[in-house]
Amino acid sequence: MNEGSSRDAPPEPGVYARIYAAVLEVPAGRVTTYGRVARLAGGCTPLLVGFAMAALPAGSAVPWHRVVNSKGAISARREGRPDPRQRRKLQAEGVRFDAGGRIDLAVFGWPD
DNA sequence: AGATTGACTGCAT
DNA sequence: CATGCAGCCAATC
Repeated sequence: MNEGSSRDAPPEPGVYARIYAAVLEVPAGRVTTYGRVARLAGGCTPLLVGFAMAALPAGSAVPWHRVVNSKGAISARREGRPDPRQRRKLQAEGVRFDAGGRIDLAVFGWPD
């Protein structure tokens, strides 16, 4: 179970762990923004939050789908196209989208 | 070690 | 309200 000969990951909670912890604090049926997570994580930028989400492995316990941009919309991935699974999971949790595909942060935004 | 990119944000135009 | 630019931290080349 060695991680490999490469540099092992930090044994103690780092920026990534804080970001994941902040996202885990988001209750179902609510959404938060990258900037908010970055602020809760402390000392990191929204861009880094997105970077951390991209590094999430499949099956992770982190509700990455509850993280949207400040516009309340789902951000596009490297592919240049948002992941349809994200919107699908949010709708399954009761989050509603408007005609523009945006979420009302005043209602579903967290913290309230 | 420097340059570039990235699931972003806020302000100015 | 749409577009452009700069700031930001970390990872990758």
